Amino acid sequence: MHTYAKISWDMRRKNITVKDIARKLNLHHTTVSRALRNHPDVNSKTRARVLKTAKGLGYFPNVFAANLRNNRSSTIGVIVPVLHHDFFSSIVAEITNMAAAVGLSVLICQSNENINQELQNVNALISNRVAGMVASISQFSRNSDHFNRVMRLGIPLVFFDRVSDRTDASKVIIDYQLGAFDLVSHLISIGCTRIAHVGGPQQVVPAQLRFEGYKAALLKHGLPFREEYVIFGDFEAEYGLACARRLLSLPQKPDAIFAVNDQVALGVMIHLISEGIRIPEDIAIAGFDNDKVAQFTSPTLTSVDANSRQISRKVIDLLLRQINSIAATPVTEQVKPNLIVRQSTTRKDMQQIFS
Amino acid sequence: MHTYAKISWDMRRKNITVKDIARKLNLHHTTVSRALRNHPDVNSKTRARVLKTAKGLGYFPNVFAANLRNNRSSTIGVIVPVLHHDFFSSIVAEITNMAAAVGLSVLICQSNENINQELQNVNALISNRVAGMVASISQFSRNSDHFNRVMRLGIPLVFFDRVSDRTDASKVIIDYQLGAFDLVSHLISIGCTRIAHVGGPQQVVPAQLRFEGYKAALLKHGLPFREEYVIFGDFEAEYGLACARRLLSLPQKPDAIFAVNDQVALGVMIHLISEGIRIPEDIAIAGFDNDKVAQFTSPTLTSVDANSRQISRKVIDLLLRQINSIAATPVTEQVKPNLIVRQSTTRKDMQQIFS
DNA sequence: ATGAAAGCGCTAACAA
DNA sequence: TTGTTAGCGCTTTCAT
Repeated sequence: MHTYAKISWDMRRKNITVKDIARKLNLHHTTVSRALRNHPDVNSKTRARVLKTAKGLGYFPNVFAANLRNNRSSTIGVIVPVLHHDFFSSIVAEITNMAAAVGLSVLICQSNENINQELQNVNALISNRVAGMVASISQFSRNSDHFNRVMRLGIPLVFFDRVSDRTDASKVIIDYQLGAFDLVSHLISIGCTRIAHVGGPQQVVPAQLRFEGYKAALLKHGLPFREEYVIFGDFEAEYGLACARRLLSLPQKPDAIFAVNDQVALGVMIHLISEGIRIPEDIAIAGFDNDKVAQFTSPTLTSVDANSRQISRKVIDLLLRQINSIAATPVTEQVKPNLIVRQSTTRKDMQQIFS
Repeated sequence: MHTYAKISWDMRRKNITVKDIARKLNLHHTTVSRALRNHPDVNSKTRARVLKTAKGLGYFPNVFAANLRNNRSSTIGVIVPVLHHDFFSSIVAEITNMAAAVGLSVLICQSNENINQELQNVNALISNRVAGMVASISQFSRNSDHFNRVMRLGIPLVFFDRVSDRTDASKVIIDYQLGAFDLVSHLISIGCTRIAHVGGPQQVVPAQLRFEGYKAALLKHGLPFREEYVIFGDFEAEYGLACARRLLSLPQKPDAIFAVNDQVALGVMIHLISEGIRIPEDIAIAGFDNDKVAQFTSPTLTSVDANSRQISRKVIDLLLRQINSIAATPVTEQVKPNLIVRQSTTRKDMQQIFS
């Protein structure tokens, strides 16, 4: 029903304990324990002696004993689909730092987009008695039953980005629609009127939201929505290349292309450049996700940053509030992404400075 | 001397224990414990009943109690300078997967290139009684005294890439020199004879090793080493741009440029393209690190992959051997990087297929 | 095959 | 201010 570690470490050396310190100082080990934890009821001179000998003996508190005794833990668990991905690695990095700042350790798990592994991760974290969990679910985990027991055990849980549809957990989501809206509004503001959208898979929510934001911006600014300017597909560069070709074959070419992400935008750019089309003079290009590549393309690529710092901040805040029982009711917070304007969408009247 | 968690989780619910299961089945809790761990001395019928009730009650073993009792743990700790970095995030990702496969959990720590934080990480991991540690030290940690206590406690320790100079710990290092040698040999094999090197900071070992490999390859193939073809600086794209300018101003321009990493190579490429120089027809370009961008540049960029999978594999193997006391003496293993040939160094006679 | 006893290291409650 | 007692949940003896 649950996995036991097949491998473990038999400690070679007897560890120093509070009793060792106590013996050395002719004190009772409880006094030592109190001294170590800055309990007020302890003579400052005694405390000093305890701290000194503890250091001298190379004492390290045994968290297992403390956690067992206190029935608590100072570890949180984080589950992500993959770690080797710009977005997730920066979120995990930030969460780890923020957790460390308040004395929490972080157990990291990857589902590898596999719902079964996600279940295993959940079980492992429960067995590790984590103080709380943070999760971004795998692409195919519409069903989130494996988190039921987390809730049932009362373990604080916060989803982010790829959230489950359950209503009993807190969530931090990214307002992709707003991001797309801002981006397309920006394209309009620099004078584009025929804005095409190279969208992602139609059934994927973040892709849908970007499309919604695109439509909303057109509507808001009185531009017509044109079927022929919208293509749905995937998240890869090759696909962007193919779409660019298709868009260029239209009788009335677009004057801007908004790609569902930076990889696709890159594909689009490569095709346009190979066709001798100037960016942004002939066609402006914008991506999404603010991938590291966006700063290194030529021209540099306008994109939308998901604001991972703010996401991490909100995730940790929500989690800590739950851990400290400040908040019991689940809340959903939205993070507003940031538009990052770069050369690929420079205003017509500013273009000379980049030439 | 060490930090105590300021924040923790008071478990709301009484957890199900072996005693709860025992009570329900009129058994002794030790029998239940045995059944749960597939101890041979237990009636298979009894075991079945135990397993069933355990599942029914939603039992999860308390690892704190087990670990305290057994004086062992099934968690390993990983310390990296930063997580938000292609190389480290892929290593951590792979280590996490490999660890999970053998039932080990992973505690992740970042030093943020700060030696003080590195010390804190070490202490936190010791307090968490990790079964072993994996570390890539911060750029400025030439001194590795903070790992002394890890060794003294007999905690298995494996360094990788950024290794400490201590002789009592196992290490997995990357043969950067060989990687550079292979790369430059490749450049020579496609007909380049005037190969420039845009190097990294002169005091950084991996940069030195690449330079050594560069020189060795020239020597091996009877090409002259020319001072004016070598520049030392940093790891950023801007620097590559500046160096490219400088190299182009030489009376005899190079016909190939080997950059210390892909970011720098990117800077070089951007400058060359802006000058109308064709890659690789006029000048071939090669980077190092096999950054994700290398696949998306135009032309795609030849690079050297550090082989993170193999590094992770070796790190985990070494660690597990130590954890299982198979190996006591520290060993140092070298990983051979892989040359990834792409369009930026295509042979003269093959170039047409990419046009 | 099962039960009883003991203890891992720590800390809260109570006593002195 | 310090010491005593007890127990967190588990597993390893040893006894039945």
